[in-house]
Amino acid sequence: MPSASANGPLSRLGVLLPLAVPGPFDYCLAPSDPVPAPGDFVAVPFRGRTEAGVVWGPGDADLPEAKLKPLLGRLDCPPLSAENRRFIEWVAAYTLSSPGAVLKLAMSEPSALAPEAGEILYRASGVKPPRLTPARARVLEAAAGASRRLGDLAALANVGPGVIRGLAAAGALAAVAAPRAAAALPAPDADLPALPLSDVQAMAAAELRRMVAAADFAVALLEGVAGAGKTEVYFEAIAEALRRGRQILVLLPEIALSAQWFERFRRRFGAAPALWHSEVKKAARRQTWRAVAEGRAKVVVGARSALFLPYADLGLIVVDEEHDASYKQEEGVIYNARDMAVARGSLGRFPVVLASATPSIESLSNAARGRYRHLHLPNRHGAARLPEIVAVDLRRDPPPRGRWLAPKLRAEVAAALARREQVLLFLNRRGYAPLTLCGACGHRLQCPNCSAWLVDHQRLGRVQCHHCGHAVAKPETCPHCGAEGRWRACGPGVERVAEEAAADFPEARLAVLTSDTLSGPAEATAQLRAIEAREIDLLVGTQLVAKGHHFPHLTLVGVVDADLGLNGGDLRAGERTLQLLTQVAGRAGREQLPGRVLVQTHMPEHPVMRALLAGDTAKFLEAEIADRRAAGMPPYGRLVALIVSGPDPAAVKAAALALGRAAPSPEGVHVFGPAPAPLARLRGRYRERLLLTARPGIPVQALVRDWCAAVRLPRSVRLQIDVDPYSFL
DNA sequence: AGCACGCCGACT
DNA sequence: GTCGGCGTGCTC
Repeated sequence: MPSASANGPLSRLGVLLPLAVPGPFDYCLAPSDPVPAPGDFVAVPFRGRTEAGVVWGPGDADLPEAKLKPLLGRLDCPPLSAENRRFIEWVAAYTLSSPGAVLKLAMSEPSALAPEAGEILYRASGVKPPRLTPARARVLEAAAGASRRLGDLAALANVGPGVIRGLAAAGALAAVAAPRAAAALPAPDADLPALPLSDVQAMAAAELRRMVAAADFAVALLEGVAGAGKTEVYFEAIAEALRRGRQILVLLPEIALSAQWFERFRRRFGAAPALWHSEVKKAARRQTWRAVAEGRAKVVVGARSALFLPYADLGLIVVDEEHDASYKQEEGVIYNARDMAVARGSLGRFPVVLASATPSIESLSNAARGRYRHLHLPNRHGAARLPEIVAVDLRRDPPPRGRWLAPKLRAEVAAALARREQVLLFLNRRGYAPLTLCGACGHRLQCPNCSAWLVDHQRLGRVQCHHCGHAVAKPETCPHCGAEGRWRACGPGVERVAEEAAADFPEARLAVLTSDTLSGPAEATAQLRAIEAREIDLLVGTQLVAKGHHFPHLTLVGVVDADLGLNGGDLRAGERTLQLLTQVAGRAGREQLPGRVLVQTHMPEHPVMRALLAGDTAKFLEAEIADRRAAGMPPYGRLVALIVSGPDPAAVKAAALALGRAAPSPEGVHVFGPAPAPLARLRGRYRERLLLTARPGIPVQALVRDWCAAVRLPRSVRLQIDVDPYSFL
């Protein structure tokens, strides 16, 4: 064992704190102190307070000894492994953020750093209470044999907590402090019978099992249309990793709404996985964090933040719906969880499975270049066939003024409802109307903090901003001209489409499914159950309904406005619109009945619409890939976006211009901008954007780091760096 | 990231 | 004469 000597290298340690500061801070050790090892969680004094951090390295020898404060001690918590620490360093370097900011993602539940507090157990002491009521007698009987928790005892004796406290105060119950028993986690069983797999599924599953067995880094792109059975295939990879005793992480988008996924998991493995997302409560977070660190939690299912849990022995990551934009974290440390998952697999030498019905161009390109294995499930499993997709040309067959369903769509909805089949009307726009203006003076309801309109949410009786959350009661009178009751709704949202559908089909049982109508996971599950149980005939929803839900009786999907995502200068607008519409179309006809999709569009000749209607995504993607290659856009070039923001527009503009003047210009690198960001004002901050493009192979991180270091920005201005931005311009 | 220090306008 | 605005700098 090394011992700390007064002048030896171990008398000083670098401790990384979960803060956005450049690097670790040094602390000294008293000669008698035990020497913590790298990765140990420790308590240190920092700015007059005690903070938790992680021993990161030997410390910086240049810093004078006199400045160092003594490390307070090791925390009772499994250390952060070298693999996890390397991942944190890697993500920080890649995203151009500080390691401390990334460590903060890993230390997201500070209460987990100490073991759970003990609990009080009660046992009958043998002392007779002064008055023995029937309730007291029941309690004493229940507490005669064993020590029990207050809640358990109360339930067992069918009394309130007061009775037990009273007995304890009277001395009839002895209170004993006991360490809380670690909640036994139900272990998923890899060897329960799996659903029968088709030949194609079985081959793909065998390949994934081989990759897991090889226990080395490899990426598989598992592609298959909605209903082709991707989940069952990657379940076999999970089973293989379980048999080998490794931990498994499954990333899902919209995790709070994935009840059907959990049901399938429980059927296959006989136990629930550990859950990790923003809505998981504190106590469960603490338990899961520790169970993951101790290696007891074998399967973790979570949102992107689950990537930073302190896994003891991670052996497989599955990224389901890998193309999904919600994997992109847009604030703080800006990262794409799918890409970081691949990096995590590379560092940990284990396989990563990317699954999607509509893979991203990046992943397809990696597969085409032989970097990823491409596993294809071409058909729907069982009897289900792919739906027929038909365009409704809104130029020739428009709905009546002020309405949104074209006559043709309305007729088909009526026919499907008459056949007692389920119908989905899809519109990716929340609320009643995206814009509300005064019929007297033309004043538009605008967000005070953002350059965005306030969206009318009639069901909530208020207008709200979808960017900052600002919400106010809808005013009676126009704040500009005082006219009363003259508001005019412009354009449709799901609420407005639902209103029209309710008027057109009064006998249909209608439900609106958006993030606004669902209060939480429990209600989401209930709604999905009601749809499955055919208690709903007509469903109106946003993209929420597109993600992975299986509606067995749904045969007709009407896309109210297919053109919605195609405007704006987004690099991925076409790709993303096609992915979304393909996913929505995939909701139709997943069992015996054939599905049909009507797509309302003003531009049926647009390449995205043609690809969707012909069911030929591949050709569209080939053309898109060729365009990207020609333009040097990702994945044939690198992008880094710089967003300068602050409350004073002049200061922001000046800072952005200063950055623009200092822009690097080596061969193969271009900097565009500054220009006002797509949301020129957000949460009260003005935003300017610069975009760097670089040929592949150019080390953009070093370039951007040097660039930003050369420009001194005033404190009121913030600079965010988005490596591999999703939206362009 | 926080949090204190520090230097210029409206209040008792 | 103070209270407080947020610009600047440091935290081992």
